[in-house]
Amino acid sequence: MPATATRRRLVEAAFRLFAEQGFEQTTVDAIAAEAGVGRTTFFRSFASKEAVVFPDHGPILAAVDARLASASRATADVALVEASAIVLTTYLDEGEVARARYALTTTVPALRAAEVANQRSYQQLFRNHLRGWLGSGDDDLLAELLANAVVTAHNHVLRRWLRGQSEDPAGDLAEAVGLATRSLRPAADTETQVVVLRSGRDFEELLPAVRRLLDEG
Amino acid sequence: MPATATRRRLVEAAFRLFAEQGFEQTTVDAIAAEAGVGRTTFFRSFASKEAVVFPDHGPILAAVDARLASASRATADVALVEASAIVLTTYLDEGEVARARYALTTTVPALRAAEVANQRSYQQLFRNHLRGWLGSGDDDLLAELLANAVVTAHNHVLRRWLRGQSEDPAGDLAEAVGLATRSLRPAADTETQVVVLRSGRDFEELLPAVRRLLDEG
DNA sequence: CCGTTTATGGTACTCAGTACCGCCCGGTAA
DNA sequence: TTACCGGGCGGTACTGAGTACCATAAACGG
Repeated sequence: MPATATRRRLVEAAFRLFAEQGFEQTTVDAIAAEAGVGRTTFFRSFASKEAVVFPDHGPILAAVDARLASASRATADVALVEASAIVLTTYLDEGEVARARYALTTTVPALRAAEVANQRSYQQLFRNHLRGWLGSGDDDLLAELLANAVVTAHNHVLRRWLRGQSEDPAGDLAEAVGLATRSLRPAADTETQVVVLRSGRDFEELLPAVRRLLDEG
Repeated sequence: MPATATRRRLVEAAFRLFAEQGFEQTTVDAIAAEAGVGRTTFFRSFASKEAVVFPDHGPILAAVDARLASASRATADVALVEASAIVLTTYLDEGEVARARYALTTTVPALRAAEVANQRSYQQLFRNHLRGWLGSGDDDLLAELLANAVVTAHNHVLRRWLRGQSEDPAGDLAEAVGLATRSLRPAADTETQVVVLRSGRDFEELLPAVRRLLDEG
């Protein structure tokens, strides 16, 4: 069930009525009437009253899945950023609709629950691909942590933009995802990564310890 | 509304009927009748049909909150492990009831949604306390990431135990929470931390780059 | 032109959740 | 003992989401 004309009219009617009267005060009958269709048609297009608030969830999920599927372990870092950027830019393009949705999800408990369920499907998507990239070793806790971190970072940036606290959402996303995954991500065998942490000691003082640790690795 | 006798009987009746007929097939009327009370009394004890599956959510949440409130920045690490251990041991003590709940939440979508909503309340609890410990600096992304990581680690260990794949859940929890938070946790200013990542190059070859990065820091 | 999908609207039903009311029962004061 | 009162409980009635089913009409292929 792609974006047919009926679907679009139902979404517009729903957002209009939700803005006027609130979510709970608006019945499905009223939405269908506003869109000029029958109540049955509404439930043919949307599985629930909550689903009409997230009409593009399926397509976006598929796009993210496709982006992640086209990556390999070597290109995983970029894939994580770009896949989450797909979601972010979709919201950015929506503009006021995204802000209206934010107002609803922060107000109506049922919609907050639905949003969390949606985020869960993203998290599972990332986790599944990460499992493949990480070789599905003895433990998949790392994949779960990374997937969760990416989704959390994305949501954080998105919320900041929705509140008007971000001028460069795309840049913030790359930075946030990097922060979220940098420390958890194991370095590829052939690559070289240098992690710099602030230290109160002199570099020379640390050298023996660093050398010893690297030798053990 | 603490754990009155009526509440306990409702919970037992509900789990009995859910096991026999499934969640959707069991009406609230049937649960109330099985417990020997009226339908009204059920909704006086539980806000929804789903809530009866998580009867101890409120008390556990309060216990976790109390444990986190008794900690400071210096004792944050232990507090994170012990607070999540409160939740874990509660499930461990439940035994078969916890496994029955797991069977339900993995099967019934509505219950999965309710469980996710519960986990969200834990995550918010951890996040709020972490914000205080981290000094609520310029950005609270770190608190969110850490809170999410702790909850994810806990859920991972709990699920492994529920599936019978863990002999030492408490030990696994400490390890998992440590892994989840170690890399994200910022080093205190006066401390020195050395992060070792595998590298295909010789140490001597890396020295100039390391020195340059440290100087910049 | 006809048979067959396909989308739609309407009707009827189940059930969760809410509001309200009347009842009973234990405690308290006169 | 009687009168009063407050809290817990059961029953009734209602709204509204979601499902099942059926009839119809338009589109479509032969």
